[in-house]
Amino acid sequence: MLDLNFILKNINLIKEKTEKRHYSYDFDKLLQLAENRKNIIKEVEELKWKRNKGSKEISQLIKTGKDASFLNKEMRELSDSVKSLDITLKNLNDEINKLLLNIPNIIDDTVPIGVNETDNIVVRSYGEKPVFNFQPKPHWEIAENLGIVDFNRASKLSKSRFSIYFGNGAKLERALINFMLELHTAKGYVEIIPPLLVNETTMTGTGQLPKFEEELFKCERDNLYLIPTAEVPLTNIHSGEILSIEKLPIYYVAYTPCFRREAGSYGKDVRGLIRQHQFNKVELVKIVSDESSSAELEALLLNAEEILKLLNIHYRVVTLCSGDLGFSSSKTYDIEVWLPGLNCYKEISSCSNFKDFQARRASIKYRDKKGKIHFAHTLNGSGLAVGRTFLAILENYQTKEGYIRIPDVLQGYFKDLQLIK
RNA sequence: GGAGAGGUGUCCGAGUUGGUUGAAGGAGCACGAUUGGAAAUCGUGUGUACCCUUUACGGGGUACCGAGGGUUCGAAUCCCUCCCUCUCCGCCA
Repeated sequence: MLDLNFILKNINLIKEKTEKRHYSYDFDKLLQLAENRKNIIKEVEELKWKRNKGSKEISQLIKTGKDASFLNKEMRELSDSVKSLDITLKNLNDEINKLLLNIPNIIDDTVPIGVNETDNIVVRSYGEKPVFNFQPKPHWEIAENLGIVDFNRASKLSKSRFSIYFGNGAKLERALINFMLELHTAKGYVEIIPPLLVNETTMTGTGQLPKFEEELFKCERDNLYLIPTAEVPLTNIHSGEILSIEKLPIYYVAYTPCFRREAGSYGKDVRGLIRQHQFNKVELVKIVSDESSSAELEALLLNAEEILKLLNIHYRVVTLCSGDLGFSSSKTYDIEVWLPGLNCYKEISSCSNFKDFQARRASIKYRDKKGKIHFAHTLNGSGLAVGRTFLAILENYQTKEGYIRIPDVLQGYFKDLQLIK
């Protein structure tokens, strides 16, 4: 959410930045409502001032034993108009708030301008595409042949886009989770196990609601939502708080399952593990001071990249262009991993700087050394999507025989096993 | 799920027969005095959001005592709903 007064003062900047996202928005309506709001506030506050003054008068009269009933009629009328204006104001505020919640974040000046993902810019890459002396298979073939992932039985238990991991498949997934958590906690991230079900306020704080309700699994009966990413609970840990500057920067890491309805993506990535309703992810979240977030984003990105470097898998980093940027983000880098079986790059991590956009929604503030209060800046990134890392290993570490070599850095989790057969 | 107690400022803690209470008192913190320095002591200050006003410093106003409604000229104080915490019971991993 952007600040209303900031929007009013910088309306041209906001319009320009929003257009660059190719996001259409009716700012005139907002401006009109904001104007009404100010007028009504002025009016109602003046009436309240009169009412308060009158009440004190009555109080004084009663205390000195005098009759105050001659004021009753006037005061009642005053009070009635305050009440009706208060209702008008509340409705107006609600309406403005709804509009504000649907304005996307301001894109960072360093974000390339473009229309869609084809305009994203590759900033760097690591390693090279591996060369195979056979035709590499897609991960689902390898996995099903080895019996380490079962899609059909999973859809029997739930529905399509779910999976069951078996034996060394389950073990590989767990090894990856541990490997990632150990690396990040060693870098100073505090490990968190958050709730997986959260309420509407929490979902609104990070921007999943109200715009993306369709994407969420909801427990109607209890009015709770399954988290689509650990970003939601982690970022909201300090919602409604004013942190002291000494507490910053805050670094959190959490492994959680993530749940997404994937509405509107029918027919996309239907096979295999790429797009599931439930998947595992290790998520990094930072809460930092407002002048440090740009540098923190670069550091966060490197932390995520390191996992793939250690696994020795080829990837590239792209900067999302203005048209491809997420609603809440000011700047985003995607890490795209190379998948030889599918012969393409696939997003495996998304690292974003939200600046004060989420902090304003969730009211996460900090007090600087002079005692002045600022909104914090929040960032997050996958470190990494575990399911996609799993399938990247399958495709990059497959052998001619259809086996999977276990990466060196994961060897410790498998004792003497070098190959999953 | 049943019975009871409670939710007040950075913290502790008054205030529930409604009336200058943004809110006593204490602690903490900041600044100043005292000191060679420190402790102790004394003095002053110490919330947030929004509106109006001012070039600025500042000044004025409104709201906020878990959240949302209601009663009233007026509510931290009375009534209703919800949320949360604690104790006991039941159930259960």
